[in-house]
Amino acid sequence: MRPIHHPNCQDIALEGVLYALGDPVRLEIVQRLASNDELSCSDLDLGVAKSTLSHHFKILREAGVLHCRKQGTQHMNSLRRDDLEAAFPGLLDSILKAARAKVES
Amino acid sequence: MRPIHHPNCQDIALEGVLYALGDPVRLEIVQRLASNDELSCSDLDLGVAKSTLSHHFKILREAGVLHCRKQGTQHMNSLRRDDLEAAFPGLLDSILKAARAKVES
DNA sequence: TTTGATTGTTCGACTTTTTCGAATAATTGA
DNA sequence: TCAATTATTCGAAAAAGTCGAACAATCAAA
Repeated sequence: MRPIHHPNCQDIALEGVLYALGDPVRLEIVQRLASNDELSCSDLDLGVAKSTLSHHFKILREAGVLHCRKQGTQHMNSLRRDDLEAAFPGLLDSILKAARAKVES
Repeated sequence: MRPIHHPNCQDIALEGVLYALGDPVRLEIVQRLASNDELSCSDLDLGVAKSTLSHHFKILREAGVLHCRKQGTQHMNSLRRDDLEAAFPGLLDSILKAARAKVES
């Protein structure tokens, strides 16, 4: 079992974050995490294979968007709100706000 | 010669915008347009083939990020600041701010 | 402790997207 | 009309994404 890699705060790259969020499945994951402190892969049914979902979580994790913590057989994921806010003030909020606005319209 | 397609304001999708900006070449284009009212493809030397650059401009255009206007043999591109602001208030600013912050660090 | 159930990751094949150089098209000026 | 400039389109090669099957890790019950 290898340790899960997370980039340091100062290694979070804007391009990586935007790339990670520029996918409908990953954007949906982030939106759900915005209103749920922690979620495991199995909490989500987004219409993709579980291997694909695993891949999406990896992209988000390596971009620095979310943190993953093992708990038993589950992997609990949470948004790295504070780290993202420190790296790019206001960015996550404006994206989440935009995502919410889109749903309401 | 076919007309250049631009999405309407209300058809600008968040996913499309984030996808468009989640590429280093395209993010660089947007950053340069942020400080130059108009740029043609030939104004940029980003280390990619011109056919690739053309492709990147198409992605940005179809996402609603920029507007393209033909002037002679040139295609003048500009940021759709107002339309983006109307669709997703604060989003572009926070991204441009984040991009600037990254350069300064 | 062994077995089975649960949760995710890894692997290999297939599909889609991206990139490039060459060819083509559109426009201007000589 | 011809040549120069600018950008798009096309076809092939490379890269990335997706899927199902196999594998690994953990826990709980027998």
